[in-house]
Amino acid sequence: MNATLKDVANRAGVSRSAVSRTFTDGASVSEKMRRKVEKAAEELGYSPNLLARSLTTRRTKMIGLISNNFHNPIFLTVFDQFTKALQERGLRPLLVNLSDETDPQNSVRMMREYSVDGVIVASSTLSPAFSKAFRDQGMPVVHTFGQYSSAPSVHVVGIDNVECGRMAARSLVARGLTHVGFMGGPIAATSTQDRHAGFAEIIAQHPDIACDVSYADAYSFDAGRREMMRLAQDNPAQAYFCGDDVLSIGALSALRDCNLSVPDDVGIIGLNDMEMAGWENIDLTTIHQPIKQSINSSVKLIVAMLDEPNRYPEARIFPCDIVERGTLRPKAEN
Amino acid sequence: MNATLKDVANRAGVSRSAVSRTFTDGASVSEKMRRKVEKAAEELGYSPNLLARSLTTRRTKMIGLISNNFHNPIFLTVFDQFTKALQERGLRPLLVNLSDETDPQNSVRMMREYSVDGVIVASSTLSPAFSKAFRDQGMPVVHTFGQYSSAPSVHVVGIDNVECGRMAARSLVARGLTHVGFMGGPIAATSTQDRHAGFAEIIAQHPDIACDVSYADAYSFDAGRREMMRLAQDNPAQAYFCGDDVLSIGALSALRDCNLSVPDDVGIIGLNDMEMAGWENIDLTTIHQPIKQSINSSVKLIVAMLDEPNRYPEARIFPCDIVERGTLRPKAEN
DNA sequence: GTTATTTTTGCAACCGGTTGCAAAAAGCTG
DNA sequence: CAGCTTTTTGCAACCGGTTGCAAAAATAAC
Repeated sequence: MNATLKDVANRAGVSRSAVSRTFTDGASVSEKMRRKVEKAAEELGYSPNLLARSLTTRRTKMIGLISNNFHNPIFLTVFDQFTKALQERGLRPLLVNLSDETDPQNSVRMMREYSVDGVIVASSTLSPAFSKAFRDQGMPVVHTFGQYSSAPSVHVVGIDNVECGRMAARSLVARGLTHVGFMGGPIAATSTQDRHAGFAEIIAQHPDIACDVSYADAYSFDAGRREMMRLAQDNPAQAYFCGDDVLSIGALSALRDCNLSVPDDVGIIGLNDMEMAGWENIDLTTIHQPIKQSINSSVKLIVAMLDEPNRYPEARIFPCDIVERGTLRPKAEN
Repeated sequence: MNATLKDVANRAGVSRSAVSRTFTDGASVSEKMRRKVEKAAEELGYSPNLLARSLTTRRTKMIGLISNNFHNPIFLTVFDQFTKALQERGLRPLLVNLSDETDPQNSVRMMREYSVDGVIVASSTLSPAFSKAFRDQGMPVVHTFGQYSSAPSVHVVGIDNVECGRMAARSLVARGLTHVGFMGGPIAATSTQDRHAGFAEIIAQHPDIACDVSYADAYSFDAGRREMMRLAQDNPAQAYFCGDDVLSIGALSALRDCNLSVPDDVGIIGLNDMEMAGWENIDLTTIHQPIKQSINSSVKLIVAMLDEPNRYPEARIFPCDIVERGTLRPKAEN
């Protein structure tokens, strides 16, 4: 079928090593030889088999791209950026959908079977047990959107969710509200827990502010809508910090159906600043997460780890900022 | 590092073939041998290297999943479904982002280098030259969301876009409108051309109906919004068939900003029925495309082709139907 | 308990590449 | 042109598996 090294060698009348050398950069081949081989390769339409090569070089140039989040539109951007950034460096993403997988060992085995050079875990809801399991196997791992901790056990790239919680709380406090709400994402996710911790920390400094806390069971429109439907029935807060933009949009839809006006009756602040948040029919005030920076940094990090597998784990944290749009009343002018 | 076949063989005190056989189903091994080998493998944490295996079996169990559409949220669903369907069958998607690639030969080489077992092209906007290039290399190919033709040169799975155009036109005609519009996606996409052909065919049967035709330059919110902004300035039609749901949502946003009410001043019918179309703050009337069916069918087809590479090309077309929501006035009761 | 038949096992070659090493070729010096 | 150095080339072993074939072991038949 496809031409092999041997075919090219025969046609060019040279040894197999010579052919191999013309196709590996940095190898010693004379100009004359190179031309001869390239001509034969051209004629046969030869291209080297990277998997066979990987057997000796121990590099497949494949990176496991692992996520459990295939419902939040923000992740389409995430996949777009990751694939591009990896491709630019000659790496190929082997995509793994962990939506309904609970056993890290399974994924570890899968990645080992395919000898990926490294693994990128892209999720804010996946248990850290997954990234640790990969590390324990000696694979380079980066956990993008993972939990920031001052002593990370694997490389983490993303944002400081605790600080985001604080930011959201501060911005509600600055508006002089007396009754606020935290409507988080899945309670099991570290991102939810951290955002809540930061939010609660600031609110606790203001004993006069009442704070309701509740959680949606997924980062999805429906979950956000359902949860806000429930909250709206019974003395809703003046404004909510929602787990993310998709939840916020779900909540907005619920508020509209309950005839509560936004931002006058109820304000909403989201998190992510996904493209859709800026759409005019949504116009969501939200905390911008620097996705692009996180992804580029993650890819650079995984590339660095290929040459330096035992690199000391670090956390790369990018700052967020609030994008004011139409779902939160402007601050009172002082 | 990782245990190999040989390590297991040594530990179990048997030949390498014996180990290999216990890990390939259908091979002849005695119970006693199997237990011995499995014990040793267990102790060493051995799992076979699928890439080395592929060298002799000529099966990598990797499928190239190729798309150029990383902006339309519908494609997150697409990737979700594809990855799940492939994983269920023990196949792994090697994801390729072709957003800014124009040369099919590049992609072909890449897929060859990685010896993928087959290629799924998932796009309604990618030139057929890509799927053909893969086929010409002898790779099994399925073009999902590709152009339906009665004599397809590669396997195509999806919908009949011409018929969708007709459906949309008929539904506008049935409403007694006298001025309608076709606001298509990128003009170069076969899906756009086909939808327009069907739409125009029906409208042509009604000489009393005026029809405007225009195109957005991408399947994106912004493009839809921009195009509708333009249309709304100057005698807009009573209703538009938009290229897809994302374009429709962009158009809705523009209409709102122009103070045109939907559906009273201007009606909109989209295509896809993405999850978001059902969100209460969007509530888009649209033509439902059976994505899930197309994807399952595509995966079954590619699997079938693994055993039967020269299978005669077929087109698998699934019917669409209109989902009536709030952006198109109900039909007049007769 | 032999012998014939079936099942299990190991040997060795192969899949498509890479690479250390030594021989051959080319380039320098004088 | 001999003698030395450097570059280029081919040989052969290896990467981690599979598999056809024949020998060995187990089972069945008499």
